[in-house]
Amino acid sequence: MATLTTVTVPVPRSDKGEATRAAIATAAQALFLERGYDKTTMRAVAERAGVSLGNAYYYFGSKEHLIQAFYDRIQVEHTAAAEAALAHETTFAGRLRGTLTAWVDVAEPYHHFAGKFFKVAAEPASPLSPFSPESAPAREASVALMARVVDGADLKVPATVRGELPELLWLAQMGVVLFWVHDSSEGRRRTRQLVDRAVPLVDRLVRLTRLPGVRGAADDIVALVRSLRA
Amino acid sequence: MATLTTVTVPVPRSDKGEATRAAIATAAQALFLERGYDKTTMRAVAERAGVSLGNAYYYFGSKEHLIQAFYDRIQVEHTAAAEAALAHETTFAGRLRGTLTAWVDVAEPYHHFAGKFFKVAAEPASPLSPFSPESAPAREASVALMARVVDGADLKVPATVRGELPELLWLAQMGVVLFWVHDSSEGRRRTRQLVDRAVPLVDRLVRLTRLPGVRGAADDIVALVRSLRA
DNA sequence: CCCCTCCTTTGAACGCGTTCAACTTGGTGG
DNA sequence: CCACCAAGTTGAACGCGTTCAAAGGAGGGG
Repeated sequence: MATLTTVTVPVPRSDKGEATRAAIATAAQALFLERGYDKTTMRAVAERAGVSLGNAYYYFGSKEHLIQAFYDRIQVEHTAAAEAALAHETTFAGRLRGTLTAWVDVAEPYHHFAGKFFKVAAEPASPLSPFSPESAPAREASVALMARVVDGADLKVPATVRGELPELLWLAQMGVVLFWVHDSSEGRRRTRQLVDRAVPLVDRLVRLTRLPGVRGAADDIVALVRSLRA
Repeated sequence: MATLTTVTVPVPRSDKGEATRAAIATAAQALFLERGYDKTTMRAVAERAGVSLGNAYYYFGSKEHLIQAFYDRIQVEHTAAAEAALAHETTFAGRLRGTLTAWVDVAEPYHHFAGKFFKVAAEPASPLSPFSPESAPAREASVALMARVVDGADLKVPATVRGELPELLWLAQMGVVLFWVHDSSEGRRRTRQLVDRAVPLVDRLVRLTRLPGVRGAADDIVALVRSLRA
């Protein structure tokens, strides 16, 4: 259940195992896309992968574990798509907007079962929680991407703020994801609108931190975030 | 599944039905508290309530629906507990802190299965989502509570900001809940710390909106929030 | 060539959420 | 008093996630 012990990772120990594992993951992703999460049964996944039901469980501890692959996949695709935007954007707002929009683009094919995604990810004990140790690699990659957004930009802000900015922007991105999950407009029109409208605002807020009166508050926010990370 | 049609509400149509429904809800809450959500079976709930399995489903569309009762319960208890704090707090910070701390107090007994709560609530299609129409009453009650926090306080801010403040504070409370769900410290020490540290900050930020340079940004935030509500 | 060990694979079996067709009950109009 | 109808109630049956004891291989010592 919700034990705190390290999860037994059913990682393959040989080439043969690796192939089987990959076959199962591939079958799962295909079926999830075709029918959605609920209508995809473990039996169907096993059958398409050409293995027995029990064997699927040898490699993936649960049906939910099959979702992790999407996580990683989106993360990788997002980084690639964002790079394209970052290559020709020099302003902070432009870079942030490009990066967030890239995410919306990349994630679109998965939106129809993103709710299930999210549901699973929301459970604190789940390895799929964005805050979990298991998600650390993907999370750090996302934070690193936000660091690139900041680094290549024309941004003049206090060092304290700048240091925490990537992580704060990642949090903002989680907010966008939250909105996106609930967004049923075609092509995620409303999420794109949110990004378009929120980015200039974030840009403005970040720059405001140079104001004497605001800077103190900003430093407090940074201190608070730091204290929470522990 | 995720239809957009109105959910058939299995509300009791007679006194007899009402009693049965209440018995089931009571049994479920007791069992959830005793054993947690996962280990409580629908069969056990039905048995304790003295009804058949199928009958439980006549009143509650799914096991998850049994959770809604907790939602309402916490909301009611929270309002009562917050009133106590609001009765003798006159500053905005004091009132906000008292209200948020009251929530942490009230919710504590349910923390050990709050993850399941949250998991269910996170799914957009779920009636338990805090953004769903079904949750509107509880949500509105919470926003109203925040309105009371603001109204009784010594707060001088632009009218635009003040108008949206209750809803924004409710959102902030959702943030606290998110943190709380992930908080495994004893007595939710860390969540309390978060409240204690974040409240003065919020207080300060809200008051900053009177600064000429900040006010414009604040108005934009308000406009953004308004545009998203649609 | 055999046996031992460890990884891998199997499918039957289990538990639980959920559905449903049939049955009971209680009240109402004739 | 009866027939009728809707509300309420029942438990068997179904589907699916998950578990597990047992069986297959594959390599390596003896």
